[in-house]
Parts: sequence; structure tokens; C-alpha cells
Amino acid sequence: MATIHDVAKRAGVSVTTVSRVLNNRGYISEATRSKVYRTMEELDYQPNEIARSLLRKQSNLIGLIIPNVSHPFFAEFADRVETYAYECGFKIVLCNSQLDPAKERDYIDMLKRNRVDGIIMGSHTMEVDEYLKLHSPIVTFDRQIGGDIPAVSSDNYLGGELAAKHLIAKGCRKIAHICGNLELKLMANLRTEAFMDVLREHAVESVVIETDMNVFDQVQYERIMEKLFKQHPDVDGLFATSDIIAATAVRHCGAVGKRIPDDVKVVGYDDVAVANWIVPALTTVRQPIGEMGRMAVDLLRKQMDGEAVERCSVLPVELIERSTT
Amino acid sequence: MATIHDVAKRAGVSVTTVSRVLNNRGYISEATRSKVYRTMEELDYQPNEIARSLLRKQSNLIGLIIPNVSHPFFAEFADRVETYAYECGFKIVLCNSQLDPAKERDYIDMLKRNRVDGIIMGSHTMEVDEYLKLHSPIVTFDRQIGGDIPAVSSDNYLGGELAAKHLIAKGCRKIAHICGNLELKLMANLRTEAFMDVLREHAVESVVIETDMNVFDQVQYERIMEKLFKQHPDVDGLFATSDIIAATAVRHCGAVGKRIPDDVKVVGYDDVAVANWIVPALTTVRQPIGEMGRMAVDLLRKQMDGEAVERCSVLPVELIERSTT
DNA sequence: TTAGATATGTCAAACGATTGACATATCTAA
DNA sequence: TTAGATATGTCAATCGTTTGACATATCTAA
Repeated sequence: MATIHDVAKRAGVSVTTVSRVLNNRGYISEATRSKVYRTMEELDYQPNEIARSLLRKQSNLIGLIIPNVSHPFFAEFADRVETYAYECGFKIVLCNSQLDPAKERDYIDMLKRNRVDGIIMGSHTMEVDEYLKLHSPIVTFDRQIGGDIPAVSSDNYLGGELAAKHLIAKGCRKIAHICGNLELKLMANLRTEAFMDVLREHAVESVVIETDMNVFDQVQYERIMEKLFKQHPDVDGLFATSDIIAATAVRHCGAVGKRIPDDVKVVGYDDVAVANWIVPALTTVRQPIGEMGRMAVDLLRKQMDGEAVERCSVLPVELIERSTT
Repeated sequence: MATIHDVAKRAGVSVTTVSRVLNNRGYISEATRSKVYRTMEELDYQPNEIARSLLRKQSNLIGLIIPNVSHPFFAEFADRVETYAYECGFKIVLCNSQLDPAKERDYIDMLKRNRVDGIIMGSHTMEVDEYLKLHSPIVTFDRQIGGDIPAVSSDNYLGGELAAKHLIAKGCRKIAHICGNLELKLMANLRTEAFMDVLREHAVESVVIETDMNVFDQVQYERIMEKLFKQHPDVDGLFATSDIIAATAVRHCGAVGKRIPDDVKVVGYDDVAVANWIVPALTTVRQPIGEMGRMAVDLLRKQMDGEAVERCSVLPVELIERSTT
């Protein structure tokens, strides 16, 4: 692969001159500029970004750690993050932690060794104090860490509230809620808190079941549904903390002869694309996935530029009513 | 951030010695080794991979260009590629081309500038000759390029054949087929070819509609369905070239009162996770996504090691019968 | 006693680019 | 005529690491 020296020699100019046209600094005549460009074309020269990174001490790389890109929510998030980052001149290094704490740590070290300019952390199984040693720009996704690490999330409490109130308004008297692992200190837990608050307030009976929301394991979900409706056949409403889980519920109800929305009403969460193409289409709480991705990148950029950033950016959610309620 | 010099100074040894323990070469006493490791811990030293890459002329980076990670098929593919690549010591740079030729070219240049060790090309809107200038290791996904660029795909002809024969065996007499853009020279087109061959052979009537299979645009899909069933109300079978399209078809049939599988039988393609949790569950042709991902990485690795590789690796497909046929 | 293994050090070049300091030459306008 | 703008060149340092060549010192075993 051609180097700047090859270009210089072939164009009959000095390396400094080539560097000058490449970086647009100093005086360069039009003639020289075009000659250099032509030579680059001829040699198919591509400046070595590794060498540049070394000197500039910035790699233009952003690490994205998520549980799993094959989960629709994270897939859409990754898509938006990548697209926006690319517009800003950043490349995304994709890391699937599979919710394994060891892998998470491993990825963080790897990203540090590779001197990424920032990390978007969307997978949270590590202990909080492990984050604090990380001095590189970082933003967490849906988790508030002790230090002043900026977090982006959507209004989880409101989301839970909207879902619960909606189900109650639709006449549900016993509502099940399937949430993520409450021990991980995720902001998504606020959905559960809101749900409980609303149900208590309206004196509606509730059933809460914990699961791993971020890795989808259909068999596990199926088992949960089976157990749920066996133990509580009178459940007439369900609020699932992800559309994927809600979809499984819809499927299960169909299989055991419960009609939706007549017998059971279902509200999902996220509003990923699937929510709209299953039958019946899912009523759900929409998270602004695109804006969250953009916000995450922006928060990283601000940190790189030395700007102060808010510790917690909360984006709005919205209830999308479709056919399951 | 600490450098190897800082470690050396603090540990009271030379830089060469630190490098030796880091790379496990030459003679090192146990005492020195552990002293150096301890010092690294203390300083939270992480060797600068950028500097290493520059010297070694390898970045351990693999570029993955796909239309869109938010498409379930590519999401699952990306997941498998990343996981396997990571096991082999490679990092994945994610690129969503959005099927835009300009973006595709742009990404390729970017990856070259960043001196990735290889590229997995899963988005194909560029002209064939543009690939030939690419001398870095590359493997294409589902497209055979003129030169001898290795391709990985699954047995598309067989897939089309299985789907068509299955629908005919189930009694369909007029089968619609929704395929991708046939002008792009994708190997997926073989599905259509097989489909046509089988239908001709069995004298079954067919309707073929082209679309963009790799970017999912629900509105477009809906419109196609509407038009299809308006123009051909007697269609009693449908073979869609992706599960996502098949899911839309299932949804549409439900909406217009066509019963599945009684009135219309549907076969999808890919067997992504969604196929199994929509209702009714989708009969589909399973592509071995995991193996394809692994194969893509392996083919890249072989090229890096200077081994000769097969020009085309075709993995087996399988018909999974569920409830839509 | 001594050759070799073991352990560590010094030094310099290399990877591919950027950049500041400085030199030199030509051109332009006051 | 001449100061300044324009255009290009030379040179060397720098980013952080690896590596080969070579020196030196100690230890071990024949």
C-alpha cells in the first residue's frame, strides 16, 4: 500500500507538500494541489489513519457495548448510533457482551487498548465501582452510575405509568407485569416502580415476574407465560417490559385460547419494528430509540470537547395504542 | 495514560525488558516478570494497540458492511460474526450502508484508511469492477464477484426448490413469489430461478414481484400485498424471500380475511427468530446464519494467512415446517 | 575452568504520518 | 526598490511500541 513518501516521490514534491495538501494548511498552488491529488488517485493512496491516530492521540473510534445486537431493541439502537456517529466522523466498534460480566470487562480493556475516543455502555452487569476507573469519555445507556458518568435513558417512570393507567382505563382488574432483573440497578426498574404505584393507587391486583429482558430466550419466556397463566388464570392485563416479551405473551394467549384484547390486554415496551407487524399489532410504550442513539453520541462528543454534560438525559416516551388493548 | 516508558521507569527496568514480558520473548526471571506485571496493574497500563498496529502492519480490525443492522437477518448475522471474530482476536467495525452505493464506497475507503485486516461485504449495490481494486482480504456475502473474491452463501437454489415443492405438495395452484431486486447480481436470485423451474415443471401458475428485501420498509411491503391480492385474488400460496416480508403477508392476509394456511399458504426465508414467534408461526427455509458468519470470518483469516480459499462456500439450507402451510 | 544458558541493559531503527522552525525563491503591489 | 505574500523545500522531532544487534554479568554444569 502506497505511503505519503511514494506519493511525494511520484509527484515530484516533498512529503511536507503532500501533507500540506492533505491537511489543507500553508500555501499550496492549484497546480501542485491537483498534481498531488492526481498522483494519489493513480497510486490509490489512502492516508494511514493508524499513523494519524498515533500522532493525534485520537482514533475516531467509539466502542458500543450492548448485550446483543440480535435483540431488536439493541439492533435498532446500534443502527441509529452507527448512522449518526458516521455523520460525525466516528466509526463504531461493535461489542456483544451477552450480559457476561467477564466479557464486559474484557471489552472495556480491549477498547482502552485500542484507544477509542469514547464508549457507549449499554450492558450493565459489572459492579458500579469498576466504572469509576474508566477515565475515557463514556455514556451509559439506561443506568445511572455513582460518579458523574452521564446517562441517557427515556422517561421510564412515565412509561410504566402510561402503561398501567392505560390497562386500568381499559378495565383490567388483575394485571401481570414482566420486568427485567431488578437487582441490576437499571433505570428501567422505574417502569416497575411506576406500575406498582399506579396499581396500588387504583387498588388493582398485580403479579410481578422478573426475567432477563435484554437477551431473548424464547424458551424462558414461554415457560414464564405458562406458569403465569396457570397460577393466575384470572389475569386480564399484562404489561411486559419489552415488545419481544409482549409478542411471546400474545402468541401464548393465542395458543391457550385466550382472546386478545377481549380476555387479556397486552402492553409492550420499546416500539421496535416488530411491534407493528405482529397480529394483533401491539399497544406499546415507544422509546425514542433514534434520539437516544443521537444523544449518546452527542454526549460523548461534548465530553471529548471538554464541555460539561448533564448527568442524566431523559427523553420522552409515548403510548402507542394498537390492537392488543 | 501510562506508556511503556512509565512502566519501565516505575518498575526500575528498561523498556526492552517490559516489552519482553509483554510479548513473552527472550529470557525473563520470574521476579522481574511479576514486578512488571504488578507495576502495570498499579498504573492501569494498557498497551497502545494503535502503536502496535502501526508497527505490525495489522490492526486486528474487520469491517462489516451490511445494508442495515436493524434488519433481523443482518442483526443475527452481525451478532454471530462479532462473537466469532472476537474469539479469534478481531474487532468488528460496523457499517450500515443503507443500500446506498455512495455510502458503500465511502465505507470501503474508510476501512482501507483504517487498515482493517479484512472486509465482510454484505451489501451489494456497487458495480462489480469496483471490487476488483480492493486488494485487502475480502469476502462477499451472497454475491459472486467476477475476480476470485471468495463468497459465502447458502444453497439458494435448493432453498427456492424446497419452498416451491413444499407449497405445491400442499396443494397450491397459483403461487406468488416476492423476491429481491433481480438486477443486483445476488446469489439469492437463485431462489427465484429454482422457484420458476419447479413451477414450470409442475405447470403451476406463478406471479413474481421484485422488491428491496434487505431494507425493510413496511409501507412498501404492505402496498405490494394489497396490489398482489387485488390483482390476483386466486393466489393460494406465497413464497417470500425473507421472513420479514412473509410476516407482513401473514398480517395482511389476516386483515383482509384470508385464512392461513387454509386460503393462502406462506413460506418465508431465513428463519430469523421472529419467524417462530409470530402467529401463526412461519414455515420457512432456514439459512445457517451462525455458520455463515463463522465461515466469513474463517475465509478472511485464511486469506490473511496466505492460504488459498474456495471461491464460493455454499452452506446447506433446510425447510422448517410450522403453521403457515 | 569454562562454555553455554540465563537475565538484563543500551542503542537505534522502524512503522506512517504531522508539524514547527527555518531557508529559499518567485511574484505582487505600494 | 522592496516588504510582504505566496510557494515549496529541508530537517528533525514526535506519537508508543517492537526488535535486532550487541554488551555485560551472573549462574550452572560438564
